[in-house]
Amino acid sequence: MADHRAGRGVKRGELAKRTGCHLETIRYYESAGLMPEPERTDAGHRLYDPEQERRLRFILRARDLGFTIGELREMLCLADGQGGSCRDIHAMTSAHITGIRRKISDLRKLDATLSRISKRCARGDTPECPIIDAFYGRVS
Amino acid sequence: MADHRAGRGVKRGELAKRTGCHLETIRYYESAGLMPEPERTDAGHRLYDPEQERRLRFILRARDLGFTIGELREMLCLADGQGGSCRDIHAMTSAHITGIRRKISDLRKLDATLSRISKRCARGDTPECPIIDAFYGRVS
DNA sequence: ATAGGCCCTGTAGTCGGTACAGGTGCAAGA
DNA sequence: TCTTGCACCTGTACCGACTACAGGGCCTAT
Repeated sequence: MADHRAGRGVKRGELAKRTGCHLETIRYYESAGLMPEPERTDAGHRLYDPEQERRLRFILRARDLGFTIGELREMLCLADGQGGSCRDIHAMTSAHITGIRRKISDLRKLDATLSRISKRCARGDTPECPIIDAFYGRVS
Repeated sequence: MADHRAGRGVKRGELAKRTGCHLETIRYYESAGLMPEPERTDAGHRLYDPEQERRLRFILRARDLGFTIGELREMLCLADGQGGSCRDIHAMTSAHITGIRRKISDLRKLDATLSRISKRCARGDTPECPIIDAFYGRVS
């Protein structure tokens, strides 16, 4: 083992494998300011310590929960203790939940409309179709 | 009126105003192959006839209903009578409805998870926050 | 010696638009 | 007649959240 720092962390590929994150996404999160610039081996390879692995898992979990990169940046800033309080985090989360509920409501309306339109369709062999007509506004 | 073709249609700005579509979006739909290349005035300005206006409304309605540009291209191809049947349209719409329902289901799970996590939060003044802890995986 | 594998960098492509720079033509007001 | 302003033209860059790939470097094993 040529590099004396190699014992101190894992490289990008290993981190990706451990977290299930795409290899390139880690580099993207670094450029996006979510992940810190990690230490490097003599060959210039990134070395991640357990704290950085936890941070990546945090990011992945929050992304899974639908937070945007911008929200994450803000949240990580608060989590890092840069002047934020538990109250602030709660406010962000509440706003996010509100957004999710609005999306659900929109999609339900979509579902209802499309289902209604689709039900009129006879699934015939002709090109004439009541769904198309509905999109053209020729029927309600 | 210098242009003898001007009576035959409306220009891009007018079409945008009529349909509520963003001016540039019309050009984008043309480049995306959804809208046909319209006639031009002598000055090179696009001129849309009523049929093209109907087509744009079709596109906007379908986009509103969550269809992607790719799906729309396919649907318009069928609507134009290029070998598709009513049955095909119905199949596409059904697939789309299925997708919407899956999205709704995903978002409901998100809502439940976030609401559960958020409820634990005391909204305190300290940086310590159970929401952050949950994201870090330190609690369920 | 060389082949393979991992890593590095920078850049381009995806989707569905939006925005803007720089240019043209046309009509109305001073 | 000049000029001001508007609508339109083209091409290109930007957004978010990645993903993919070209063209290298370095290390290990055979």
